Amino acid sequence: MSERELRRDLAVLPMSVVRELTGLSDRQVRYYDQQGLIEPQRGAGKQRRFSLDDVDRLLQIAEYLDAGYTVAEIHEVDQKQQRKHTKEPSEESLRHMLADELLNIGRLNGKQKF
DNA sequence: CTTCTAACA
DNA sequence: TGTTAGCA
Repeated sequence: MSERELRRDLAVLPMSVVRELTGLSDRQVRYYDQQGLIEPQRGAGKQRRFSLDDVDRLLQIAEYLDAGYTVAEIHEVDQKQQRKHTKEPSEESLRHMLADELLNIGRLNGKQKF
């Protein structure tokens, strides 16, 4: 009885599932991939294989986008996060904490887009 | 039939 | 972004 943990990092989801899970069009998902916001795994025939983490990430991206952020700005907050994230193993809730934290960064950065 | 890339009425 | 064309 081992490994009953859900591997959120395993990329096994096809575009069709991600499309329904995120509500995004495959066009958008591919575009975000092209912009380097996500790095899905590739399967036979170059077909993208997403993990649950990728889905979370996509939801995250969509949230920032309709909050008014540009792709470039999302990349910026990613970098600012990397530096704080360099240590400390991440927990489950850490992911959600990051969301609020990043939103605050944008607010303190003079972006009253909310 | 599903996904992929590239291109544009 | 949608959508369509032409391949895997």
